[in-house]
Amino acid sequence: MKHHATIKDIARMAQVSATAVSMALNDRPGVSEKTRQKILNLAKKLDYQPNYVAKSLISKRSYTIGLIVNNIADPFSPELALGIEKKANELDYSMLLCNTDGSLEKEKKSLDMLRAKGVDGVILATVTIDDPHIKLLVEDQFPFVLVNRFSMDSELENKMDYVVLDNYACGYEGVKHFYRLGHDRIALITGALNTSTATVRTKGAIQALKDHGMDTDSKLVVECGYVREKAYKATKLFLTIKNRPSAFFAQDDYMALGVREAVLSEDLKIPEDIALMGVDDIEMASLAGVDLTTISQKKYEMGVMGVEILINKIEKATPDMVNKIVLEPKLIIRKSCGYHLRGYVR
Amino acid sequence: MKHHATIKDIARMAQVSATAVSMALNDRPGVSEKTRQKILNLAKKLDYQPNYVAKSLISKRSYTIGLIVNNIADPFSPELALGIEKKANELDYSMLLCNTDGSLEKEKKSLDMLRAKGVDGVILATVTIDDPHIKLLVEDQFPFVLVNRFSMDSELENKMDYVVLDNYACGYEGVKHFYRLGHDRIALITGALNTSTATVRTKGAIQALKDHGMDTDSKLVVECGYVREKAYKATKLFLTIKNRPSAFFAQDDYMALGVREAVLSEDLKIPEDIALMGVDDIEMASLAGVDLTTISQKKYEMGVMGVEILINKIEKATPDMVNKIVLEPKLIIRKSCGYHLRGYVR
DNA sequence: CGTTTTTGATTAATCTATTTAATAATATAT
DNA sequence: ATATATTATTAAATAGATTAATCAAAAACG
Repeated sequence: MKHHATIKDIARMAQVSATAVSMALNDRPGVSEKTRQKILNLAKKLDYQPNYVAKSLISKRSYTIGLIVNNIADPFSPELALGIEKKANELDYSMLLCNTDGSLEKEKKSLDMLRAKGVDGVILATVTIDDPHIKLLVEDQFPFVLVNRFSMDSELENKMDYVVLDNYACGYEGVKHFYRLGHDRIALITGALNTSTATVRTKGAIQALKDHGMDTDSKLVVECGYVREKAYKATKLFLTIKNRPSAFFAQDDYMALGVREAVLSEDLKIPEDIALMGVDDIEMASLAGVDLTTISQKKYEMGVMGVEILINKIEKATPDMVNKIVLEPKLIIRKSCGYHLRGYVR
Repeated sequence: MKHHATIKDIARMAQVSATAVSMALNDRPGVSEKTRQKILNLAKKLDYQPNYVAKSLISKRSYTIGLIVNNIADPFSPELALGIEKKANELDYSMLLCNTDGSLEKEKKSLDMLRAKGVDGVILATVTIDDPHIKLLVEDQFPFVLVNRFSMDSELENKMDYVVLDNYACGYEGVKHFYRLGHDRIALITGALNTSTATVRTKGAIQALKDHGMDTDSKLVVECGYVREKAYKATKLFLTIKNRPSAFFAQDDYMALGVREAVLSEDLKIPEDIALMGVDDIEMASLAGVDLTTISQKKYEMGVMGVEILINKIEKATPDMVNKIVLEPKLIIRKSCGYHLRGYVR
């Protein structure tokens, strides 16, 4: 492989020292205009590209951040990653991507690798409520930002930065929508309860059930771990019980699609027979024929904000300041809950 | 930020030279068992992590590759990126991700940045038929692999490695499927004709039209640049002409969804009134109610193979050998072409 | 026992770029 | 003209690791 010219090459050709070249290229004083021009011209002619590796070694800055997601091919991560990469790029950073498959061990390996490779900070979209790795990052004062999920370790409460959806409101408003449409028995298809998203959404949903005097039968709550197939199976079961729920509130659209599939497979109609709501507003939700009512998350913006906070932490080095951004959920009413048929009845 | 222990820290504590530490940690001869153990224990105690930046500087290897895609949030890239990241990770590499938004300028900037940051090679999923940057990579003998698309610059014919779908067969077989279902007028909704995928798919499709004595009216071919909205508009237009096509062959599923939307908006039924086929087999295609017949691409595998070729090039350093992998397309018959209604009629 | 070989460990050089301190060369002031 | 200040330039140290060259001590050999 052909290598690019180094500072030494230029120095030799310009008959000056490497120091002079470095100073000229970095627009610093201490070089005469004449030699500066000579150096700049040579640099251009040789298409000189500074070696970031060497730069990083000295400055301890790589202008690279890490992003850790469960799976870049899930319906949530791509948009998040896009927001992150674009904003990072705008701020002259690049992004290393790691998939963990939800494995804590891989999360650790990714973190170690990213730090060994000298990233300036990481964005984590994978943390569980009792994630043991956050503490290590805090202890080392390594810059990080959590997105989508946060740690529920109370010890870390004021030591982590994050950007998340207002999941409590999300759960609450979802149930309320069903309530106003006249439903009383709502099945809650929850995500993995070791995540803050599912935990908080469930809390909000149950509070809404209570506040509106609805059925809080714990048999109506099933953890499906954000797995579509589990939601499918759980729904199949639900549909066989005698006093079956009339509405399903899935904590992500993916599980909602599993519910949908199960409902359709029983020759039931959405929303006529079963009302269905998801969370996320993934692209499939808006597809004609699916028309899933859902609670939208600004995934792209979440990424953008995460990067802004992270890079601010890196560059301003204010480890004391903690940023917590909670984004408002937005109910996207389509057809799967039947609002277009009867409107609100109470 | 707290910094990790360096080789020097260990050397000082173990009262040996840095060289001894380096050799012990790298399992190389020249250190007595006693000192080796002393060093290894200290390394473990201090949670020593080798500094990859320093390693890269000397070895000129970063164990990092770059992936350049148009948009990580499009329906194609996530699975590709997943395959790449996972395989790379398995081979102890990590992946820097860049989005170009289809801009040639951003492609150049990404390439420059990646090389300045010392990646060992790049995978490009963005090249156009006359992409000017491939030539530069070839000249510099910088390791790269193209996936999905290749350059059609004949000068580079035998100088680039790639993994692509057999797009000719894809176009050909798609048309043939329509033919056997009895269609004679097929609208071709093509992707961006500055890409090899669209160019070759169109060639294959037109050849199939000729071979089966079907209508090759050039008015039936519309470039929609892989843009859903364009496919929507083109379809709207098609549906107004007197002798309208009975089948639409969109060169990706995304455009097929645009076609679908347009067809449904005219109160026409798929497949009863209009037959529809896409390419890619994205997740939405399999959704109940969509049931899009499509030609599948193994996106994940494409990524895996791309990485294998790339890393082989990097590590074996055989710039003379060129790998070209052409994957077989696979027709996924669902309901949107009506096969389930009448089967093949010829 | 003296010489050669092997082993274990160290010093020095290297990778590329930056930074500090030292030196050389001017220019200005007295 | 001498002293001082200013500017230009470079040598050396540094970042964290690897590799080559070197050296001393121990082991092996005739």
